[in-house]
Amino acid sequence: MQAEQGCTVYDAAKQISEGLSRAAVAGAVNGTVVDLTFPLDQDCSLEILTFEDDRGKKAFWHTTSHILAQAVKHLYPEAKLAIGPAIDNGFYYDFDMEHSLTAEDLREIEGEMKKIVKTGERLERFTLPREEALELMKQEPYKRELIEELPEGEEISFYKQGDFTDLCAGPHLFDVKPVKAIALLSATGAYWRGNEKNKMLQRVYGVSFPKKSMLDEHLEKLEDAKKRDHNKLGRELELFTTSDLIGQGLPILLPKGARIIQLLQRFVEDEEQKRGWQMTKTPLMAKSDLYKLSGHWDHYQEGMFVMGDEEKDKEVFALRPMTCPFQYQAYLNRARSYRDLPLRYSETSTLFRNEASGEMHGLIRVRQFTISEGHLMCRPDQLEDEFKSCLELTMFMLKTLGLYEDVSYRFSQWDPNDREKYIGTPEQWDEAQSTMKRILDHLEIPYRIGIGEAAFYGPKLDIQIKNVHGKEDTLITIQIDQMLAEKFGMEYVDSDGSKKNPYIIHRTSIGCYERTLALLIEKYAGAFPAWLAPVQVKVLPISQNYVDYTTQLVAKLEAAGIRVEHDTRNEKIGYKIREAQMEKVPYMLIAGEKEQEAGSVSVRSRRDGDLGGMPIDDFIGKLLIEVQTRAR
RNA sequence: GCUGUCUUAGCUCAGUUGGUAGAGCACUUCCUUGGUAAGGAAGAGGUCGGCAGUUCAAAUCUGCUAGACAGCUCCA
Repeated sequence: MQAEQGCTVYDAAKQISEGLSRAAVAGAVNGTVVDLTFPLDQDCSLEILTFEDDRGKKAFWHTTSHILAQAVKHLYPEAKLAIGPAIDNGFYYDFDMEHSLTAEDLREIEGEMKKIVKTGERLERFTLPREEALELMKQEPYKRELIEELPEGEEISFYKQGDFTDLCAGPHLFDVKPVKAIALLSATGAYWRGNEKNKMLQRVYGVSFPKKSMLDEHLEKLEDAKKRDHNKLGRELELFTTSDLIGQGLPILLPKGARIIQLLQRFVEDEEQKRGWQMTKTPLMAKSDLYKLSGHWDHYQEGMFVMGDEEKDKEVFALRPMTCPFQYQAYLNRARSYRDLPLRYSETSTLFRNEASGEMHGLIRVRQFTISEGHLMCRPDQLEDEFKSCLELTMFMLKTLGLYEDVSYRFSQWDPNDREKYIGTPEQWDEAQSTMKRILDHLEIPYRIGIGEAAFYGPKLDIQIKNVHGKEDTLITIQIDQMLAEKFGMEYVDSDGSKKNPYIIHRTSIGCYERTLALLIEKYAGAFPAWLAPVQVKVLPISQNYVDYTTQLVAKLEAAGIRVEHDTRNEKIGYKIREAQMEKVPYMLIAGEKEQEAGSVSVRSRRDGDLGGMPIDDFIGKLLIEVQTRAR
């Protein structure tokens, strides 16, 4: 737009419309988000951001975090300020203070925040030279640390609202008035700068909106999310349970949960075999010697369950945390030719990882889990095609499960500044990562980069998924490894007679069954598609008089391989239907006098409602097609 | 592992300043013999997560311990 003397982003918004200027929370000048007071003194591209825009939301929430800090300072003047950014679904602020905040304290702070909003204070930005900035923040050790680390020549900016001033790069709202609805959600611990060696601060999470109705809607969504939570729903539906005697992170899969995993596993194993994967079955444990060779002993020991003491015992064993070195022994069974490659080994492998006690969560983070694992040994010229085929297999799995739309991609790289964590040389890492980058770019995978997220032996493509609470986890991973083949002496004889190390792709096709089940529970809110449902059909007689007839129906259904439950309880039909609905069964078959006479059943579909009466064979045919096509 | 909250019947939860436990649903039995979200009656079920301590007396107070939840750190 054309610049005018003294014109700000706010003025520009006002020129467009009065309404827009009222809704405006920030601007974006040449793509950089700025305050509404930002002067437009050059020709530039300008966007007016409202709360509807994600960048506008961030400015809105960031300002709310300042209001939070101001309120905390009013109530707890001794609190030291750390940082307070906007996040994807709200904001937080970290404080260092003796008193640990309770739920009642949060309500009190909310009240103070509302008072601050009422003052309608403006946010004023100013900058200071380093020395003066340090002087201004002399009571705030964390802010001083941040200032001291700002590079020479960087502008040190502050935002002031009433009696509160914070070191901050901005941008912010014009004033605090638009923050009409605030909810502080929780107070928890968080390490200063995310480092567990640093002091633990108190983090207050919250969210805010320009309208009360928007906040109510948001809070309702959070409540709904809780209802879908696999950890609650999975227990209610009797898919799994846990036992204090067995221990943390060791879920017990009950018959219905085990059935779903069995169905997934058969599907995966069959599909992998169709695609040229050969199944191995390797031991669940090995001597420490194996892990010393693989590097796990040095780089992953705290994540392993080790049995025995190296000081005292002749042999020390450890439960396997991954299958790689075991399947390598299968490769090493005999000399390999370049003609043997690619060699694709799959395994439904149970793994054991000694997760820290605070990490366990339902079926998502556990200490023992079973993964659809595989290792693929290939020549350099085969690497890209094989990587692609691994990716295609996972895509097929995700699409079949209905999770394809919900994932994002992370290219997990090493951290060159943390050499302790990784094996290999910078040259090897550069080569592995540039190979992977070339493949990902060629396949047009829309990835983001995760520094320091690589495995200790190589880079990964992680397929990430968010659970119902918005927390992200890795569902699937495909990794390129150039290091371990050399360590294990894995070779093939090339066409020219020379010996070479193969590339190894580590991959999973559907992830680990427990975690995948957890995400499916949340995806479908427990109402699984018919092909996965532990109970596909519930047969309900109208009264005891028709139990004989429904028993015949059940026999027919079972003969067709359908998973069926027969409710013969002496209860009202309405009651039985309610039970079946709560169990989220795909089909209910209801039978009484009229059905018995016609040799039919009344079919009620969870998805399509009342389908009326039909002959039992017609229903069986319909359901079998639905199962075969894995319809959702 | 760290910070905080929590643990009472199968489930969801009450239980007032310490005086050895209650509700609803589920469960069992009986009555009701029925058509799309709760028919009626009776009964059974708990060393209040575990172990110590304080006290005449602990579900309640203190310590330790095991789990659960949220977040941090870590990770499939």
